[in-house]
Amino acid sequence: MAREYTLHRRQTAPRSGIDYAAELNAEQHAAVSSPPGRALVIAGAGSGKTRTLTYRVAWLLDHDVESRNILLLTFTNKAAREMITRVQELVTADTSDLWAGTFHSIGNRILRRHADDLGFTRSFSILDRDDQKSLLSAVVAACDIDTKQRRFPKADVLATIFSLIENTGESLEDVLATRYPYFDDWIEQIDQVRDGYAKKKRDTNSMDFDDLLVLTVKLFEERPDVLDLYRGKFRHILVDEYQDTNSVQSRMIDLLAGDSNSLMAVGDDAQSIYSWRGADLDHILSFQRRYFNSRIFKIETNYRSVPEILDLSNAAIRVNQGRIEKDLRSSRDALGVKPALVPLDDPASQAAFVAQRILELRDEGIPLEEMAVLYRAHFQSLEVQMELTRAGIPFTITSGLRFFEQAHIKDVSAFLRFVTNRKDEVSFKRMLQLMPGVGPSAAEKLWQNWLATGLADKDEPPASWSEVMLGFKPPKKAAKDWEQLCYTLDELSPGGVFVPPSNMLFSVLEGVYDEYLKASFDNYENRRSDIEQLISYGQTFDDVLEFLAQLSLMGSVDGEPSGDKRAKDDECVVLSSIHQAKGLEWKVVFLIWLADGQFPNSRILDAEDDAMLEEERRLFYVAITRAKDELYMSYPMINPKSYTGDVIQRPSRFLDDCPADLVEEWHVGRGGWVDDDPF
DNA sequence: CTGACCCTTCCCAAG
DNA sequence: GAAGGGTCAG
Repeated sequence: MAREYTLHRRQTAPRSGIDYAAELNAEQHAAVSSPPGRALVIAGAGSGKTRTLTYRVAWLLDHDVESRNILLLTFTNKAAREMITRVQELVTADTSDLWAGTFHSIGNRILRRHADDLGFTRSFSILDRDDQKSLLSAVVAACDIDTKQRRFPKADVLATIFSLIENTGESLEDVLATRYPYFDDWIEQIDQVRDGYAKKKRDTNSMDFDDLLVLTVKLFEERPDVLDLYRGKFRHILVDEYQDTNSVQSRMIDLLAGDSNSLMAVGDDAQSIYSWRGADLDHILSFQRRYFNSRIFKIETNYRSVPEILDLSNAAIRVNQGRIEKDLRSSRDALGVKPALVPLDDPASQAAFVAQRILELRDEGIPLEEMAVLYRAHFQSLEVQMELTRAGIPFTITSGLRFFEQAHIKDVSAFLRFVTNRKDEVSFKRMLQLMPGVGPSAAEKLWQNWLATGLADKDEPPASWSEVMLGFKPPKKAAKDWEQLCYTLDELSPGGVFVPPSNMLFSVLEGVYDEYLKASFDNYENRRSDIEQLISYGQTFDDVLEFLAQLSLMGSVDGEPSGDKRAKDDECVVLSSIHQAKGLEWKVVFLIWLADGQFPNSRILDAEDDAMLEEERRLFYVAITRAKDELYMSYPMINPKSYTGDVIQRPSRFLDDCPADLVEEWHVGRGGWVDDDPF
């Protein structure tokens, strides 16, 4: 049962000086100034969701709440940073004790302090997809399963299956039955691999991304004293993008909120786009049922888009069944330009159109960074990338591969991970296999040598690595490199004490890795400068564990962490997947590949699953609502494929839902384009 | 046992 | 069209 309590403003306290009623609209103000308790804020696209949340934090601080009692959960690290910055700009109070971050990073922060209660140490490694795959392959190999006779799921698929189980709370049976019926026969073996994988993670003192959530919940459930500690701490919990929480995240919030903490969940059901990783729209739809005495606030004034774009988005989303009724009103005046629908011959002409239009818009005075090209899947950006490069238009791209997942970054990090977590088998082997003549089997032998020393279980690294490891017998070919590697390890933790992360990276680069880089990659310079960038980023950290965790948890290369480097010279068009564009906005948005089979994706069309199609439509909605002034929706009519031959594409069915008078169709000829119909 | 080479397979979204 | 897996020579 929810219990409400009252906060009293301390009259003499220094106030932020914010005039809440004046700086917010009535809808926002109602939510921001609502008394602590349970509240759901349904904030439509562009309605000032971030503003509402940051003002809410300021309001709490103005009402005697201490920053250490506030927890702010966001969906991305970027959003967390942005909120913190904006709160700091708003208030004078010290906000350094405020916890803000993604569920994963908050989980990481909590688990570092209590890892030993769960059979880990605080220096546990975080496994990314690649690490998971190598662990899983090893487990499958050890399980003696006859993978030849019948197709057994690959490591990648296994990782997806296991992740779904953790994120949805469904059983292996359910996941296999609903998503992988063709692997039903293997259920026993898959279960065996799952156990083996869990054991392997404990043995190597490693957690995957899901563990950061699952184990946090487990900790809370098994240790009431720890839960009480955090419940007592986080008296005020704010959750951003609530529509995308999955069952573990929802459980984490429920546990922390307990009976009496104040909880404000902010979200927009129309922008729920992560069901494939376990997000359940039901969490937001059933909020009021699950939290007694909760209030609901709706914020429906849109400050972002012109009416022409907003009308289109309203029409597009109206078709969905599972939604909370709302009607966004634009606060802006009409520009008199309708969103453009642009059919093009093929992907190359689509790219040419985008590039040419970008140049024209720039000439009209719109800066490049106010323009974005959005797409359903990363590979769809290929032609545009080539065309922009050819046209000399600078762009940044949120690539599929995250910074930390690039081979050379993982290589150098492996050294840091191993010296800090001596049970980290994956990193040890990765490090060793950089040497000539060392493959999986030599690495395994040396790993056994290492385990035999018993030093892996010690809390501290050995005072001298070389003293211990020079006694091992690597293959002859690697003898020289082995020596060098041992001495490099010594530089990372001389006398058993870690040097700062940047110094570690520098030692690795100069000691062993530079030579390997030159020999192994044709783009040596690029990779080396990536590592140098990593070193400079590392200088903001004293604690190597914190640095490593941050690396695993942070986003892409072009993410802002170092910031300084791209501060000035970044007049760049943004290329991004729609998922990664969530929460962002641009004056001009190009939405490409808007053809049936591309967007919505053909798998979803084949599945004939209404729920999946509705999510795809919400994704379409998210894409449209990123645009402030101008929106260009294009698709190639012909998609040339190398082996199946050309495919003729029809416009996306989502466009069928949009009344024809809301869009303006453009006809583009080969030599350029004209506004009127050439036929 | 490693590393080069060829063949098959898979192509949606992220922390 | 790339990347991972299998095969085979050194």
